[in-house]
Amino acid sequence: MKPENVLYGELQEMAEITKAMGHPVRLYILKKLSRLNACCYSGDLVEELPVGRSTLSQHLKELKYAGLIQGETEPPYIKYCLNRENWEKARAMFYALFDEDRQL
Amino acid sequence: MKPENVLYGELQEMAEITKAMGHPVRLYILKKLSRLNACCYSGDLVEELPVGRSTLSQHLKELKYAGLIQGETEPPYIKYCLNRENWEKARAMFYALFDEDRQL
DNA sequence: TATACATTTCGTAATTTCGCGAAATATTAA
DNA sequence: TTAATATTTCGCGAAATTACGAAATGTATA
Repeated sequence: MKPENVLYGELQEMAEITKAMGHPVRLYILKKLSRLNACCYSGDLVEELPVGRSTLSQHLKELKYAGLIQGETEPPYIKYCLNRENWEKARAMFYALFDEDRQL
Repeated sequence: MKPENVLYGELQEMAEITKAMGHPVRLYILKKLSRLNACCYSGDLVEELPVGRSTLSQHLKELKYAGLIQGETEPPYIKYCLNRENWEKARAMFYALFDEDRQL
């Protein structure tokens, strides 16, 4: 594989997901949502975390963009849950990385 | 726990590690080094990756700073390997996150 | 000692991230 | 329709990230 192409594909995809996870606020949200059948509302989070509403909204947006969570309208709230399908994909990528030394 | 303190401790630590992993070049390096007994030299990497020497050096520095790799002088080279102890710690953190929904 | 080689540090520029408050949007209730 | 509530988007500044080439560092060899 030529050097120019080494960083595309799965590696690029994993980097985007990892980057989206690389902030304490976003990890907090993911940790909370990863519990079985968990979900949350922006309003809950803003009371648990030391950030303003607009900042929190940005973090949620990033997690959504990375495909790790999804929001479902439940007026007057928006209910956030994990995107389980992508979460499993992410899990598989991390497991593969961390188990690299066991795949011989 | 007060909102101000929620993001400290383990969450903060995991965010730093995750951030260090969130770049395709650094993931490439980690993936390579995570194979059993693997190690590499900056010179090898610079030929496999589409980045300059100084850029690569910065990425190695970040991985070192995050504790994920370590460099050992082996003149005239520097041999890089995983820091296995911290790598296991990182593995444990990711496994805990991804298995949150199975810990009931 | 002088030279060669591998790697890092420095200085710089372009871009992205992070956080905030104000304003906008969307939906329900009066 | 108007007011109230939940959330997002906008606009901004400060700080961090990414990348590069040039210069510096450190070590072995001639």
